[in-house]
Formats: sequence, structure tokens, C-alpha cells
Amino acid sequence: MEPSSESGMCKRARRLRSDAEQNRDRIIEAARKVYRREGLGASMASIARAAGVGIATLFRRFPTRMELIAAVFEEPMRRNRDAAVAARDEESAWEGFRGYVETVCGLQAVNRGFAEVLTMNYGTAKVLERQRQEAFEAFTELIGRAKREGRLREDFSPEDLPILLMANAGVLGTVGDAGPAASKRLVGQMLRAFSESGSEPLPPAPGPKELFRGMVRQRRIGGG
Amino acid sequence: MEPSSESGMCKRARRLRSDAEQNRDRIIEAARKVYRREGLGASMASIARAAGVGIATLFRRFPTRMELIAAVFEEPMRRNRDAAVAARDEESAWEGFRGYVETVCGLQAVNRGFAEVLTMNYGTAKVLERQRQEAFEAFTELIGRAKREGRLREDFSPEDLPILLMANAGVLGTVGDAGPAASKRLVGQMLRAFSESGSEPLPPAPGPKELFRGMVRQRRIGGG
DNA sequence: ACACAATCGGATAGGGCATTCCACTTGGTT
DNA sequence: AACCAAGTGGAATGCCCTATCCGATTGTGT
Repeated sequence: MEPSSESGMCKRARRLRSDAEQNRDRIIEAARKVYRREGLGASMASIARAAGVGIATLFRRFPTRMELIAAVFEEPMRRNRDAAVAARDEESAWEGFRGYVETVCGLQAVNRGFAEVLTMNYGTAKVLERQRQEAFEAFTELIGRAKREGRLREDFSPEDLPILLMANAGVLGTVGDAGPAASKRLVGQMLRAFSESGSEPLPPAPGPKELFRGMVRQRRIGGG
Repeated sequence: MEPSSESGMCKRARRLRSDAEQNRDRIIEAARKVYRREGLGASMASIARAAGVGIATLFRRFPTRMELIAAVFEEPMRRNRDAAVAARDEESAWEGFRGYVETVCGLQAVNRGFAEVLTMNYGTAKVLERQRQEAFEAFTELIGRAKREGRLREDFSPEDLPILLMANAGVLGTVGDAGPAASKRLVGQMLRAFSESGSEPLPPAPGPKELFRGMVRQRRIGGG
């Protein structure tokens, strides 16, 4: 709509003082790391600590947690949209589809915060919502092509993607070390279900030991 | 092993005083309700309040959260095991398989606490672990039959069930009202992937509006 | 070099939670 | 009826979190 900046670099009315600008960058960098490891539930205090700034500095720059999340995940969300657009334009629609699904789920596997961002709807974070919307639209077009190609089942629905993302986030959040393996297995099964031929290869299942060991204490319910 | 009670009624060394016994029952009943609605993260205080007893009474009876969880979910877990055994003994292995998977995932949909219990490994809660183990063994036998029947894919692994349970819990925990619909859809897709023919019917996908509306504020990150 | 507004960060208020403590009450036995 | 160990509930403690306040510091335009 507006011709204004997409990158959101100069939205604020006034430019920050140079030291403040540097602190802002340090906060975002620290938050990126903390969110990646701990998810969006990480405390503001721990992020300030990791950034080496005072609590007040963090809150001055990002009065709500949402603003920090939006700043941190704007770039990953943009890359996600770019991936969806690239997939839409691939020659083989099915290959584009499969590749995109695997890519997004793989990103979730290495970034817990991003996994959560992808499965949430923050009405307030317009930047994120717009990019999610654009990715969704590109993906929807891709679906049409893949169906016409005869490789994607006719009854696949665009909503199956967010459902898969939520499912994948659930697996990743529950099981610890075996998360990536379990996630790959889930995605492989789902792709089988989506494909017209049903002959997709399936990644190996994680062993029961790894799986159950990972389940211990993943959610902090405090077993003792 | 021991000839002692399976129901765990009289484990404690001494019998409780009658009023204490009544309070114990009230606590379990209240916890059952609270856990069903809010999941295992519910605070001890809120359970005591719901039970109409003091905090201290709750902690005296159940010194750790785990003991309370074990007491509350012993019966549901037993029913789960019974369902697995019944499925194993069904005439059509595939029907038993499909029915069991749908049943368990349906239980998750109506009971958030149970959904979490099914996706955790509490080393300390022997009662629960044993029933999980027994259910898992019955299920594994069922898998063998269903494969010999030619209805279940050869590369299905027993670990695919816990993975599905975690995935389903993720969907249910993320999306609010549309949870049951999204869960049914996920389970339908997975059953398709599991079945040799791939011709399983698919429940309808929830509409995008319901799905995205449900995603708002499901996780308490506090949008403002 | 100076002045001052922007910025900083520790301190602090306020709330929720798990867990313990303790003075009081009560069921059950004699 | 009387006794008392078992049981009770609420207050107290300690931890972690969000969010705000305020005196001290510092970048920057002149």
C-alpha cells in the first residue's frame, strides 16, 4: 500500500542516539539467540542479561514483548515468505511443495522461537502478519499448480499447512534431542498423505529409547 | 509381581481418617476437572481452591505434583490400556488400529491434561509408566497383525504412535475452539499415510478463519 | 569546552507460584 | 466424656517474573 520502507529500519520518528542504536542491536541479537534456544516464553530479564544491558533499557526500546518478537522475527518471516514465493515459481510444483514444507519444518526444528511464531496469530504485529499472509498466498497458488500437476491430492487444503506446523511444533517441543528425527518422520508421513501416489520415501523413525528419553522433563512440570 | 492391589486404593501404610479420605477424594475430583481444562501446568493453589481445601491439605496428601498427577490419571491410563488391548483383539486388525488411534487422539481432544500425560515420560510415576508400557505392547502386537493383514504399511513403526500423540497435542494446545476439527483432520491425514491403500476418507479441514482465530493468544505470551 | 536532552541501569513495587510452618480443630478410641 | 494424634487452613517465606522510577551518565549540536 504505502511506498514506505519494507525493512522497517527508519520507522521511529527520530533517530536513536548512536549508543542506543548499538544497544538495540545487541538486544535483538541476544533475543534471537535466547528465543532460538528457549522459545518465546523466555523472560525479559534473561534477554536483558544476555544482551548486557539493564532491564529498563530493554523495556524502553521494546515496551511490550510483542514488539521485541516482531523485531527479532521480521527477517526470518521475510525469508519464509521468500521461500514460499520461490517454491511457487519452481518448475515442478510438487517438488516446490515438498521442498517448501520440508524447509519450513526444518526451520522450526532448529529454532524453537520461530516454531512458535509460525503457529501464532499476533493480531498486533502487522509486519509479521503481512508476511505470513503473503507466504500463505504464494503457498495457495502453489497448491493449485501441484493439484493440476496430479501430484498433490485434490482434497489437500491450505489449512493443512498450519496444522502441520502446529503438529511439528508439538513434536519438537515435547521431545528433546530426538526432536529433529521425530520431526522428519512426522513430515515424511504427512507428505505421504498429501501426495497423490503415496509413494513418498519415509525417513527412519527414532528409536524408542531416544524418543522416550527425550520426553522426560521436557515440559517443566517438576518431577521432584 | 506382588499380589497387592492394582487399584492402588490401600497403598498407604495407615488408613486415612474419614474426613481426610473425603478431602483426598475432593482434591482428586477437583484436579481432574482443572487438569482437563487447563492442562498439567495448573497451579497447586488453584486446585486446592477448586477442591475447597487449604493449600497445606493438598501438599500433605500429595507432596509432589507428580503424585497428584499419578493419582488423577491412573484411571484414564488404565482405560487407555484397556482400549489398546481390546483393539489388539478385534477381528479386523486394521479396524482395531484405526479405531484405537482415533479413540486416543479423541481423548486428547477433550482432556488437555490427559493429552500431556500421554506425551510425557514420568520415570517416577510407576503406575502410569506400567500402563503406558502395557498399552504400547498391545499396540505393537496389533501392528504386526495389521501388517500381515496387508492393510498397514510395512514401514510403520511403533514410535509413530507417540509421535502422532505429540503432534496432536501440539495442534490441540495451539488452536482453541477449532482444536477438535484440526485434530481430526491431522489424524485423518496420518491414517492415510499409515494405510497401505492410502484410500482412507479425510475429515474436512477447519476453515481458515476458525483456525487463525483460535491461534490468537492460545499461548500466554501476553500480547499487551 | 559546554549544556542538555537522551539514555542508562540498578532499585523497587507488585503479583503469582511452590512450599513450609504453626496454632487451632476434630475423628475415633477408651 | 475426655483425650490426643491426625488433620486442618491460612499466614509466612522465598523465588522469579513484569513493569516502572529515578539519580547518574553520556552522546551530540553548538
